[in-house]
Amino acid sequence: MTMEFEKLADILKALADPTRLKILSLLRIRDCCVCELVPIFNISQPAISKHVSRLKTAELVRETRKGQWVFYSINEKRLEEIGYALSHLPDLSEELRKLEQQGLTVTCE
Amino acid sequence: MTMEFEKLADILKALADPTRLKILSLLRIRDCCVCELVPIFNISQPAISKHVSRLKTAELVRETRKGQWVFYSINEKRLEEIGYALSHLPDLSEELRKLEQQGLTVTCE
DNA sequence: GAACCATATAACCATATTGTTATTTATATA
DNA sequence: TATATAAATAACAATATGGTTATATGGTTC
Repeated sequence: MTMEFEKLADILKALADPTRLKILSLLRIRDCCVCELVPIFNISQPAISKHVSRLKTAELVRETRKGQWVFYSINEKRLEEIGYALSHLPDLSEELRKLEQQGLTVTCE
Repeated sequence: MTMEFEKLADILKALADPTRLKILSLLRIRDCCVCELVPIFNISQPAISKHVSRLKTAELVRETRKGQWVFYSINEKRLEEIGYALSHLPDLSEELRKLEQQGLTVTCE
């Protein structure tokens, strides 16, 4: 199954930040709560909170409340989906065929 | 080999746009020049030019001038690298160990 | 050389992103 | 109930992104 460009771009945007990539790396080792992540980074608690929220919206992580803490876990399946989607982008042969029919293709040599 | 978070994030940012993903899909079928890409999208020639330039900076495409045209081709290797990097993010066990030593880990239940 | 076509760059604008501090909400505990 | 801690949200600022139109650059052809 191919993934729509807009949807794939949205998930890639969620991934495309060094802080969020580092958070995912940490979650790959074990689930963490926000207060554990904060001292690892040089940014504020609300900044971390917004980053994990962004990851959650993209379904790259899941949250579980445990008492006063909210633990985040990685969604490995979602990450695999991205790798798959990148190697199976939608087939646009039709677009190029239309271009040819309109005489807009460039042939040289 | 793992990829630095900043570098990986930069390449993912180059990928994280529906127009650029669609351009990559088209290039997967065959090399295209800018003037072929323009009529496929609803945006101006300079906009397309900037998108391919962004992809080139991230080494996701390569350019070859042929007469007055500049043909762009996909760099499949780079795309494979991204998939690999996502499944082999840097190991941050050390960071979590430091956290433990500082008594900042949260244990509940 | 002049005119033409393809592409890149410049200057600009609207919106998105990523951080901040202050405050609110949720839960645990004295 | 009052207080403390964890996390989320609000309001804001600086910068990045993605588009525009106008112009410059590179190459071809008359």
